[in-house]
Amino acid sequence: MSPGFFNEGDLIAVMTTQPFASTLDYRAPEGGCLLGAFVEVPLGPRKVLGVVWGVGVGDFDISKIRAVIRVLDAVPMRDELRSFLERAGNYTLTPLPAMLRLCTRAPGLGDPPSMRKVYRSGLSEPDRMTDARTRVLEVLRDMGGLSLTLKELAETAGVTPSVIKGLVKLGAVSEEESPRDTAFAHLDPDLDGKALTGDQAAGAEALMCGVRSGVYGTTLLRGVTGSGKTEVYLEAVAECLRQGRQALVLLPEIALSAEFLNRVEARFGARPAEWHSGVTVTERRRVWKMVGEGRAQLVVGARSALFLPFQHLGLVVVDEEHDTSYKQEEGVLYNARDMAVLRAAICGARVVLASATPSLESWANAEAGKYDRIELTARFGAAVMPVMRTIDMRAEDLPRDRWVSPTLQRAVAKRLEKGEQSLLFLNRRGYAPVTICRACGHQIACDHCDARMVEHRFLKRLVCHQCGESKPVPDVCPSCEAEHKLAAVGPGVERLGEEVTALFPEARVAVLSSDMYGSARTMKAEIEAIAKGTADIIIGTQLVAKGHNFPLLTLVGVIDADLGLQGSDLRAAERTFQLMRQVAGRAGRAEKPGEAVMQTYQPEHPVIRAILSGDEESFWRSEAAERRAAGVPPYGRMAGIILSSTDVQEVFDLGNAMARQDAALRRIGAQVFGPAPAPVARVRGRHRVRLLVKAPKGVALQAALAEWTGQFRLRGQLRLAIDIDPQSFF
DNA sequence: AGCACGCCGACT
DNA sequence: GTCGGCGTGCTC
Repeated sequence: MSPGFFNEGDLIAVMTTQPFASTLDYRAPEGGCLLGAFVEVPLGPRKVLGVVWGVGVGDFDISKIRAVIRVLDAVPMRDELRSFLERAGNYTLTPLPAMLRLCTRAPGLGDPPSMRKVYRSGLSEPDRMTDARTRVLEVLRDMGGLSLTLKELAETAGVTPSVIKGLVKLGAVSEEESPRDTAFAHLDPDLDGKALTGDQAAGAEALMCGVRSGVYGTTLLRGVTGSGKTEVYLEAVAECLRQGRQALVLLPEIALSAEFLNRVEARFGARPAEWHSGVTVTERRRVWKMVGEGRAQLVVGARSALFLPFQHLGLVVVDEEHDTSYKQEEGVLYNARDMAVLRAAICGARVVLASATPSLESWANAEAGKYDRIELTARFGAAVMPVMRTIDMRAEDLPRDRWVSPTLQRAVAKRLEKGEQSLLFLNRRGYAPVTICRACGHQIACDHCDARMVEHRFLKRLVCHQCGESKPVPDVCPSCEAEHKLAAVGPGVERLGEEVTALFPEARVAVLSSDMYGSARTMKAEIEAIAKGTADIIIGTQLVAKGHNFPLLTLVGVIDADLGLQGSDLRAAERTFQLMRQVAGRAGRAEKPGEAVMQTYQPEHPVIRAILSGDEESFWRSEAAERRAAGVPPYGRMAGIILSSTDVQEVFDLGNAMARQDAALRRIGAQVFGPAPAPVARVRGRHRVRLLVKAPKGVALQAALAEWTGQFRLRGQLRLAIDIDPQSFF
């Protein structure tokens, strides 16, 4: 046990945000410091940020140990956050400094509070009154002692700043310095919520009961869109606030909208703290500080909000818990959904995992009794699933390089006659996925990784979807130098757009793909316009599956339902099932039932049949059985490893080295599987290889990896683990 | 992560 | 000669 306080000169261990494997020893500064304190320490010629982690280790030349420069003006990190970082870092094979960096993403966090000038009523009366002066004094009187900034006061009173400055000079208005970072407005849990019906009320009561218990527990809250799951979990948030604890609602970045914040405001009477990539640096610092001081009751944020320094966290809601954007796949790799469970378990908080289509991991944990389960039934007026059917492509008469079958063509024509919208879904960006030389068979691959390059005719370039590299389309084959022999093979949305325009020359065709817009804002505007009816036929990638509603849409045609089922990805079936159900769900509403058709060459495939029937429970059950048999998540531990190295040659040599090392892994009971060394991606100048490593239960994965990596002789570093499921926390 | 140091090839 | 690219080692 570390003492809670260190006296001046004590040897202490400090975790810095610099990439050292462990803590560094320092001397406590003048005036001492608390365990967990944020400090500035000298490191070589620099000053770096750190956290007092415990008693000094004493493994470093004592004469070289320096003293802490200063203790920063921030609430010390609580034990539970430090232990969360340690366990999360352990779990994801992430060095602790990198974990610590996730917690210190607020710039200027140690600065003394930034000040600004505010104005309130002064003591004396002005000698001469004017209309403008009266208005200013009235506004200040109405504020009842609260102060305003110059800009706010001038705007509310309808005067220019000079009027206020004049009043300050006369002493009728006082000017004071006040901290810029202010507490968040009080949220009232007892403001009238929406009336909850039957199973909503029961669900809310169960969640509230859990919050009242004050001990850790996770609940899977399942309810389709329109079943009122937001209202239900907001009641759990209300109960958490009543208990005087803080709550966190995590949302996928895309769902963090003004609309959601308005709903929160309607329920609690004020806006919560917001935390996501779009928040300004000053607001970020305010949120970080206020959360740490317990002066923000509720945070609504993206995955990184999980690393805020909560004082007494009582509830974490992970909305749309199945969403893959909870996976952080750059830098530190983690799944925020799993980390939410871990953090809550450590600090005795509740977790609500909300989704209409839960992930298999969460479903399995609920089945196993590790999570409680609440089901909400659909309310009247909710979107209904359209009529679903398949088109057996083996029976369709389709020329080469055409992808819209006659049957699908007729269905689209019918909508066009009625003036209704159709969506043709193809999850492939660009013009054609493969460019091949008809003379020698060479396929154009990326120079930086060995993925094939995708032609984007819109951009007039070949683009690597693996690493983002692009180059102009060559005139001659790079391999045999034959002219006019390069051919586009296979469909992409751009090419499908050409085909559809030729089939329906009178229709307005819009292609929706993430690479076709300069910014997220122009894309959003375009989607909105299309949803309102500026297109008759929409051709889209998975961009259209999420978020946006298309009320005029009555037909969804899936061009290639088999696309996601190829390959060795263990989540292929799960993802295809969810994607297809989501895409199909875009068609029609209760008052105007829609239709979804899927073109497939394998209508008997179990996943295709499951999508058709929509029987999620039995699909999950069979999927779970298969995963259990294969020993992969959620029933086995698995880690992905990223190896980074400095040049391509080395990466390929490394691939061979891995094959040799496979035997070493097998000896300790683990094995490499999944996509062998390729694909190699180039990330920030370094080349990376990703593979999957599986270790049987009972083998400490980290130890296995350490032994494995210990046998490597390479210059690059080795890191990471992800895709392990949360059941291994307990 | 930064930064210094030192090695090497390429060039005024 | 010397400039600059990069690989390596160091920081409590």
